[in-house]
Amino acid sequence: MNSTATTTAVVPSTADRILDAAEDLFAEKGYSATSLGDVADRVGIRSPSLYNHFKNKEALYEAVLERLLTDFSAPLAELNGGPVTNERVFSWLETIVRQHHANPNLARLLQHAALSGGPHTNELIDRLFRPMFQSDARIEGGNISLFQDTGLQPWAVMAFNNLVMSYVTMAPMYRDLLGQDPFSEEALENQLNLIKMLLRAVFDYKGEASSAT
Amino acid sequence: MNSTATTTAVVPSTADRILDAAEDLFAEKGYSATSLGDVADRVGIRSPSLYNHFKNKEALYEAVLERLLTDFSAPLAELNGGPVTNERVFSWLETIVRQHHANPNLARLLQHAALSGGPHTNELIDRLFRPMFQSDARIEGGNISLFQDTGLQPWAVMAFNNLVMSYVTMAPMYRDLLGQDPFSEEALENQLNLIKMLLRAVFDYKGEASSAT
DNA sequence: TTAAGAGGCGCGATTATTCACATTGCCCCT
DNA sequence: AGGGGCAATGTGAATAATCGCGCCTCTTAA
Repeated sequence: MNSTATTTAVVPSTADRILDAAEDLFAEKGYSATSLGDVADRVGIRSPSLYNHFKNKEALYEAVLERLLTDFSAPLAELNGGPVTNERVFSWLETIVRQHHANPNLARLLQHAALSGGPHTNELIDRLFRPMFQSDARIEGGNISLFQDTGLQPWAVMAFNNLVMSYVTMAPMYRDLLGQDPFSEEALENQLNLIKMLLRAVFDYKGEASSAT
Repeated sequence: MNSTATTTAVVPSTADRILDAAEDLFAEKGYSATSLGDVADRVGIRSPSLYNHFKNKEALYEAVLERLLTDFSAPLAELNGGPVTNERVFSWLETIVRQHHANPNLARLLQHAALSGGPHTNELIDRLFRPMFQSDARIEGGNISLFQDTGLQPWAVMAFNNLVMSYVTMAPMYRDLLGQDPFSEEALENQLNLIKMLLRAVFDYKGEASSAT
């Protein structure tokens, strides 16, 4: 995915290796609990050398965010526009699941930001979620009878999104609880099936929409 | 909830006030990003005074966890045992939602633990989740046709649990995105309705269980 | 030769933790 | 009643570790 432009090489530049290490550490421990010493250790250099590539800790964090956001925005952008059919919702969800499965770090970073605030949290919200709730990109079509008249559509959208993200942020617990690597191919298929079944149940639901306290 | 045993008093002991402050801070920032100075400031004492009540930072964290776990275990324990009916699953979910709504700190603490590890994570898993998957307390009855033969039941249980917890851990984002206090009474009813609808859709689903890639 | 990049050194701030000390309220002995 | 002792609980000062960060030097490759 990230490669420098040298003739044949796929050897990543030092800046990219710093970004990789910082991304993992920020995602795991959060912004303030991550020390530049940790980052430098993982890259194999001393921490002052980091300043040859990034102005300071916050700039490094910004660069990590920027790379993640652009990586994640691209595949979703091409799903926007056009009519919102059930199939589009399915493929939108599948894309999101596969993206977070391929790189769990954005979900983790976002979870840290939601819990602790930290710098640039608002930007994260704006670029990841705000588009979901704007006119030409609403996912909730007019055909989900279950949530038709309840005012719950946006909450339902966030719920499905959370389903995907919490799978990633809770992955270590799944590993222990269910005795399976949550990032294996098999587990990915499991999660896809589960979410599609839930979505199908929502789409196909024909019952009433009240009672049962 | 926590009161000292003096005749009329409800004035909390210093230890309890330390626990309250530490719970909030650990839940917000995580274990390592929380400084004892922060805790002491919030209580209104100096940080060395904390050592009169708790052996060290980790013991304070343990005490916070212990209080949260006992508070949360009680209402759920009485739901265990007996046949697993649909209604029991509904009331189990409602109990969990209301508990996390009343005190969001356990969910936040758990999320930090899942992301960063930290001390006592395994104990958290064992006491909160392991009971869900043991013989006499399985929530997944024999009557959920949607997940009958897919081996997805435990994943589905965790998914619903995540739905509840991620609502709490993502609350700040909800506030910004949907322009509503996620912990208001109205929002609580919203979330209860949403989750019950999803659960009803799962219970009532009669369609096939494959296709639609 | 030159400039980018890595390392050594160190400053100032923050952290968890310890310690010596002051203050308070309570029990017991006279 | 009075006072000595004592445990509980607060404080400021001190310590060792760690952190972000700037400065300056040395290496290396074009």
